[in-house]
Amino acid sequence: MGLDSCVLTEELVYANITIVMVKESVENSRNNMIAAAKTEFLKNGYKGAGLRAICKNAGVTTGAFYFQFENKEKILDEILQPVLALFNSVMAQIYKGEYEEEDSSADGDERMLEMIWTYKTEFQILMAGVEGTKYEPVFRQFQEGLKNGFRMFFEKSGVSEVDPELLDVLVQMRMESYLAIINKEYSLEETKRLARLIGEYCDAGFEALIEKLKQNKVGK
Amino acid sequence: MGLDSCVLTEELVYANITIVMVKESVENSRNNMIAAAKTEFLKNGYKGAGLRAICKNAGVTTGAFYFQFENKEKILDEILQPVLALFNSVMAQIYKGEYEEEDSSADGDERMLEMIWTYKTEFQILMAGVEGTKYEPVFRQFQEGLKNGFRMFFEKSGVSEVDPELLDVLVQMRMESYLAIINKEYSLEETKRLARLIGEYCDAGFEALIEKLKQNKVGK
Amino acid sequence: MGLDSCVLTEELVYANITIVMVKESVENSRNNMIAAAKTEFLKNGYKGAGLRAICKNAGVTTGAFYFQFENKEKILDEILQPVLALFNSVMAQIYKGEYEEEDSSADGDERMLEMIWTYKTEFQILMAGVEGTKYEPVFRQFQEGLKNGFRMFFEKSGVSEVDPELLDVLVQMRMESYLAIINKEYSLEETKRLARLIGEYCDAGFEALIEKLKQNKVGK
Amino acid sequence: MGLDSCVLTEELVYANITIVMVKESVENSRNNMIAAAKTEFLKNGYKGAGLRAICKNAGVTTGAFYFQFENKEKILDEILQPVLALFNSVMAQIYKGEYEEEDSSADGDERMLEMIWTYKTEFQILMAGVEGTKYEPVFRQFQEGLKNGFRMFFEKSGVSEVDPELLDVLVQMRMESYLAIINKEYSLEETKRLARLIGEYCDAGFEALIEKLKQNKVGK
DNA sequence: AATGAATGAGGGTTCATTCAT
DNA sequence: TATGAATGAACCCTCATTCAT
Repeated sequence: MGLDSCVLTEELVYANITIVMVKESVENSRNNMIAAAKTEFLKNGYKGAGLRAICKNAGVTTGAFYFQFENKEKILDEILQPVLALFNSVMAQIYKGEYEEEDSSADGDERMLEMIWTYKTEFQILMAGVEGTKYEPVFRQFQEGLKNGFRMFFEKSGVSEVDPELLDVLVQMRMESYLAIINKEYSLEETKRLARLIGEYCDAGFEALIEKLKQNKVGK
Repeated sequence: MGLDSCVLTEELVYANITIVMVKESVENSRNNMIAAAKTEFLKNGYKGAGLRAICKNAGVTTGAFYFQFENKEKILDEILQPVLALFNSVMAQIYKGEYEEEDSSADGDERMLEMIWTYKTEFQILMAGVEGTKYEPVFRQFQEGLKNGFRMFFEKSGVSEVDPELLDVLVQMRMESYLAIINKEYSLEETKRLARLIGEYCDAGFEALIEKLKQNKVGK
Repeated sequence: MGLDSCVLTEELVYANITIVMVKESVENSRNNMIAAAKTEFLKNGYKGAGLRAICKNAGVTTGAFYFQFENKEKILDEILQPVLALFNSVMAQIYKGEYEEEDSSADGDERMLEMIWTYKTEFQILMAGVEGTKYEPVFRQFQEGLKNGFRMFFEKSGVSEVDPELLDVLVQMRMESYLAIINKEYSLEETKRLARLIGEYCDAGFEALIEKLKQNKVGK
Repeated sequence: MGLDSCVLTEELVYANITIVMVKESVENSRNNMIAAAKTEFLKNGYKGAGLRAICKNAGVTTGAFYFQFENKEKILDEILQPVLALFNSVMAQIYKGEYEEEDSSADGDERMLEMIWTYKTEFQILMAGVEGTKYEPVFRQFQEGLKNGFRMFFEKSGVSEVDPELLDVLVQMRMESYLAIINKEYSLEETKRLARLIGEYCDAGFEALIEKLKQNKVGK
């Protein structure tokens, strides 16, 4: 191990740095595209999004886009699919738990919220920007999941056969609440505080509805 | 007054009939366009709506469209502006009244609902299909109106200085509830029944929040 | 029938002229496109043909193209389909007749040639410019038709079970001969004279082959 | 010559091996590209060929391609030029000989065929895939060569001043026959057998034409 | 009052080619 | 030598809009 090997090592290090830099710059342009795509999808939805706009904001040409992604749909996949599985699993967990345990409602809500907050943009795109794509049914699945959870909650409280149209409205309100909470550029702490208040609002609403619906049945 | 004038009169009558018929057919094609545009805006939003589709469904050519309307935006105007004033005035009325009178909340809600139900399509377009148009701020105005109403309600109940972010979320939930209720293809009666339930839900939520927020203040 | 009706008639005539002129100019631009497309398809084949080039040579914009034709494929249809049926029927006629009657070979050839000469461009496009389109099988059908005719001719002459590979070569030579004859910018008369010579060449060739193939069989 | 030089020698040997291997792998990738290009040019013609497809099938990147070849045209050169001279010389030889010797026609045909069979792909590309390239005139040169040969043959047989248009057609048929024969995936033996049959066909045709053309002259 | 033809910018996408490493 | 990323012009096609009639 003389001087020679030292020099060699340094050279290798230099080369290594270079390689890392190249990789980083490559990753950068790819990430720039993804970031720009997120912004564009958020602003104009999938169909309304323009590839040229995405590329311009990412500082590349359209050719570069098609080197990184097969087509417009694939960059939406790249954005959404990593969180889709997570969303589904969390949702499944929550609404299974909600039925079985007593106090898990708020708990489930909190987990849900943390996830949504972490993947804020993805959630927003999924909720409002995927019309006409294969993700449109995913949106519906979300609704169905929540709806099931709500129905179980009613049944557990002694109200069976709730009007499905009522459930639809409640579900859409709740989803909108998530969206509205997320739209504020809050820290996770602030977000949670806000969500707890909304949770209180909804819980009280549920209880009132349960009371009312029980009476209706008796009255008939 | 000879034979000539008689003939002339008859000709005029004929002409008149023709003119009326022409006017009717004109009104028809114009109305067809508006109807088709409503459907298209509802399905695809303003930006996603295609002029070709509108004209095809109205049974006219694009030339006919541009004779009746200056451009795509103007037919949106024609659809929305007649009800915009109404929406605003009703909203203003409601939330002024709400502050002054005691039991007007349910009352205001009902008036609101009737109006929305009557101008269902217009409301739906306004709520979900005007991204990227000059009506996007109008949507915000609505929110502000409701927000003011909500704030007053809180203040009247002894909670001053409510977190505006909380108000935003509540407002958006409420607007979404209107939209969700309207989306069901219900009769006015059924719509009202559904709205009353949601009203119950929201009222209870409000009361719970008021209670909670009062405590918080005391606690501080 | 006074002067009035006369004037009226003249006005109608003027109007008529105008309408005719408009229609002609419209027909013109449409025909220009078709003519330009023929040239372009001939030069570069269907796949290699550029819509911009076609439009430029037709003196219109791409939008005009898509007003007249649904897409690139449809203008190829417009060019080829009118003669396809004719080609097929003539070919069917020829090769049915060839088998039945004695002296119809030259007769059939002549009819074939007249047709091909009349629809020169279409034939050229069909023979050499439809790779990758739905017309590729048509080309094969042509070959099969000729091949069948040739096989029957051999059989009629006492040579059964001719090597299909030999037939393929003969067929392709004959098709190429048609193409080559057509490529000369000849009058129909000159074309026919040239074709008669080629016919003589081919007939003699056939006879020689028949002789040879008969010997081969005997020899075995 | 001490130990040092020994080591050095060994190092050189190692280095040599490495260099050879590198060269081989280089030759390999280069040859892969050429092979892939042949396939691609054959399937889609020069203009229709995709550089991406060539590189993919050669297992290299586009960068590697442009290190080896200046551009798309140059790899076509690499494929065609080595055989172009051969083609031309053989053709020249044949049709010079044909004029001088008696029985060289079949002989020349056979040499021609062997060459074409050996350089099958190159010939096919040259005949059917070079539209729009600088090789299009080469194709014409071939034709001119054959044409000259044919003219001489006619003259030798006592028919002078043959219609050049007739010659064109005969030439194109003969070239097509070569192409058609080659297209069959035959062994050289089978190929020759097929070619002999076609030769018989053409020879008889020629004789018939000579007879006919002589009469015509007499008739005049 | 309406037609039907045309415009030209922009849509997503592919192409041969370049270039830093 | 070769890679992998990027370029930018051109591809076919759609759009809102215009205009002569």
